[in-house]
Amino acid sequence: MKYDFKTIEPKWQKKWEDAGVFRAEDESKKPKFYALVEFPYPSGAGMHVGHIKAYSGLDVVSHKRRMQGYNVLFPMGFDSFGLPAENYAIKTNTHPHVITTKNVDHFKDQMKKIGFGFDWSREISTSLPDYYKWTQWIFLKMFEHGLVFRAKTLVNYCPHCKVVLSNEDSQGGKCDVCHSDVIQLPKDVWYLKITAYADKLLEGLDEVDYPDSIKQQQITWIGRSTGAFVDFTLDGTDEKLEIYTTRCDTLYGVTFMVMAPEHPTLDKYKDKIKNWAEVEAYRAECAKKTEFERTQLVKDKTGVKLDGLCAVNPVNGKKIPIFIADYVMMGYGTGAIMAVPAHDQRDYEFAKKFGVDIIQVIEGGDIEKEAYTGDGRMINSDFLNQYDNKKDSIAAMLEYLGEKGIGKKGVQYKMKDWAFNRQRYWGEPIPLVHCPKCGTVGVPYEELPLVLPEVENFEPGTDGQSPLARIDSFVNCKCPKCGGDAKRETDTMPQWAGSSWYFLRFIDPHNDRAFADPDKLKYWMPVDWYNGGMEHVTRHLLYSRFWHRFLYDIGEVNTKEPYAKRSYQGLILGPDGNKMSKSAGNVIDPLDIVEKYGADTLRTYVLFMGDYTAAAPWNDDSVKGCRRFLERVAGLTDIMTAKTEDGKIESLLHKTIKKVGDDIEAMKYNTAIAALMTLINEFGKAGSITKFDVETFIKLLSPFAPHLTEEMWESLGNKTMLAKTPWPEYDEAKTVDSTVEIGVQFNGKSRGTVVIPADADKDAAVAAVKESGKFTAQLDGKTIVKEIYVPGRILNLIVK
RNA sequence: GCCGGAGUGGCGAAAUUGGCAGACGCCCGGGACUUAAAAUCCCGUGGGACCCAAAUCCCGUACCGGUUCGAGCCCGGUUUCCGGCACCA
Repeated sequence: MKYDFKTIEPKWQKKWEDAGVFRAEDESKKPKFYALVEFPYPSGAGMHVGHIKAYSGLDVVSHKRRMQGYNVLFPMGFDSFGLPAENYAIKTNTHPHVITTKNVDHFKDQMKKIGFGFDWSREISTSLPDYYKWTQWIFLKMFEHGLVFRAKTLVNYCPHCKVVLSNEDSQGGKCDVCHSDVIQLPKDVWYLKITAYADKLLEGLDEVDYPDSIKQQQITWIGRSTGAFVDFTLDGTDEKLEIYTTRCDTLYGVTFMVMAPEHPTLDKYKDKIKNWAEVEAYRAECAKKTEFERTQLVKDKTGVKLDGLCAVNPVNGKKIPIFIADYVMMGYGTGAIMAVPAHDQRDYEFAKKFGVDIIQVIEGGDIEKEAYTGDGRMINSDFLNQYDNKKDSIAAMLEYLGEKGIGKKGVQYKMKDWAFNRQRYWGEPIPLVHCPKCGTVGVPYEELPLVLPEVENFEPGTDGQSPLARIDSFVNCKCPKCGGDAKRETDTMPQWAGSSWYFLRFIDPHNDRAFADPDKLKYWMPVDWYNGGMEHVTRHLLYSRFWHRFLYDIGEVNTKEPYAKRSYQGLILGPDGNKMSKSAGNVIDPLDIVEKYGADTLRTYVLFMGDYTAAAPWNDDSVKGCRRFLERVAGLTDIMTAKTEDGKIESLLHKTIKKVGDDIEAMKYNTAIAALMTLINEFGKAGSITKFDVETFIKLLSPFAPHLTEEMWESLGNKTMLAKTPWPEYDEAKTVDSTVEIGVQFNGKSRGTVVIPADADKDAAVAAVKESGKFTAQLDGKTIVKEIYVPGRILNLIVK
């Protein structure tokens, strides 16, 4: 058969669509399989080869499962709200909706040309009102359940994008969108209380099948620690200064306290603090520092000792000095610490610099050189005389603190609440109303969706206001509660909102009475397999697990966790081995490859490149190699005969069925394709092969190269589409050879091979080696003192 | 610094988890076909020792050491690279 991919590919894409082969059935007796890939943000640049790799992986699994009789849901949609479209809109003065629609069409066209088996009848787009109606609905439910709150706090603010960013969006002190330095600004912010779900998000990890690296990243990000809150007193006042510590067993070693420069309690006692001017100067200095300076240049500790104010250690009544220093953060714990220089390296460095006492209270290490942060017996206090020596000292101290009423057990998380508003246009309007009488009131559910109004100017206001604030008809409204004059919230939701629940909407995308029908949810959830990029593992994965768990808690969904299994794909690097980027000029356009070699080649190549989870550079020559492979496949029909072959091909065929099936499930696509290449090489050597051989081969290859294989399948006279044909089964007995070639070793060194019956015992194997005549050099004049035989693998003879 | 992962030919990589290291593909070399080139097909291809070949032997999975009949895989140490977190009390 001639391999004319330019005709074949569009032909089958149309046939699949017309026949609805990839459409999932809602009412089905078949076992379900919900495969999910991260829906893209429809950027103007179109699809990236990275998308192709991410989608091809589960497309292959979906094809196979479909052939195995599963009812497969493999949907696709678009995460279409977001900054790039808005920035482009500002530049070109085009409505983001227009741009987005254009980009979505472009993406869809590209995806169809690659032949992905998506169920397009379920397409969604997060920026359409019938979708974001439900994003707003879920938000209102959270508001109702007290998970939405407003607070004036120091926030991460990007001066370039003019928006407040969540912690997750400003990792490393850089804006996730434009990479400029993020600054800290006091602002009114809407928060989603994700911290209330910290423990549930941690526990949920136990019941899902995620790679350890992903679980570990989530655990690190949540950053749970257990410790104690302890009250210190400000000397000469009734003021309790609460601190958080994970090492309350070191309380006797406290020689000073440190407060974050922004700590509000300071202002209460500015009359007592004689060097207040110095404090204010230090505060100003810290506020100027960028995140980078505060976290990266950590070698040198700075701080100011408060003059006129000191604290009292509650366990021994000692008076200790108080410092303010920026190594203590306002955003973690209580913003104040007890400093134990003998047992904390940061406190140690600070104490050395400022000449504070260092008192060792835990045995171990050498505190002349550095802090000892390990565990150990308590020393230099009579604490343990009062308490059971056998008891863990932290537990003993906690008990003591409780009895005295000066402290209690506590838990802290590094994860912060989710800053949920953006002063931007192209996002879901936050459905809240500010009423002077009733306070903040939710928009009534029946008024959803709260539609994003048309504006003429998308530029954010210079005062940090959303463009929506300039539209009086939107802003001015009646309070849903009292009917009086009120004003709408004008901020919009962040990029991550729409993607936090999209997998639920795919289940029932056109429902206008609920985000999805409960029975359908019950049938399809959870997502059986979710694949995506490693870059979404802390943000999107955590956010969507949080939303889903909330919906579970209020009885809207039936599973605690949204994704039963998560996997990830490795990056495709440019041909030069660097990350692909426009500026480096090493970007590969997938559609160029489709044009030149065909979609089947592209799909096969991205999966054959190497380990699916590892980063690998693009190589044009290797693409040609995959193309050559498919050419040879197309030629298979020419060497086909009616004759039945000897057992050799049959055995290899069954082994290959097993291997390809197993490898696809393990995402070892590269070795699955390699096995098919080996098989076709053997076909070539055999000279003649049967129709059955070819048909089996075609079925195995079809998930990777669906167009070519459908065409061949049809040309072989089959009336049913290949995509609807059962996946081949293998006969275990036929995967086992009657004879095997085993390695022969002498004293552990390989010296050759010998062919023996597969069921040969040790004596038979040794006899075969002796009789082969190949090992006389090793055997003559020697005695065998030991024989190690691993059937089917190796015979190791120890000779003297 | 802490957590996770990796280091195998000229290149991308395999190795059924302790059993013949380098499957499969690329590159490269040789040959066939062709007026020629491209395409295609066949053969070879980790390094080294002997003039060629066969045969044989030696070396070889980042480095040093260990366990074992046997180590790419297990253990101890070193080192480099990638990803994540990072003054988190």
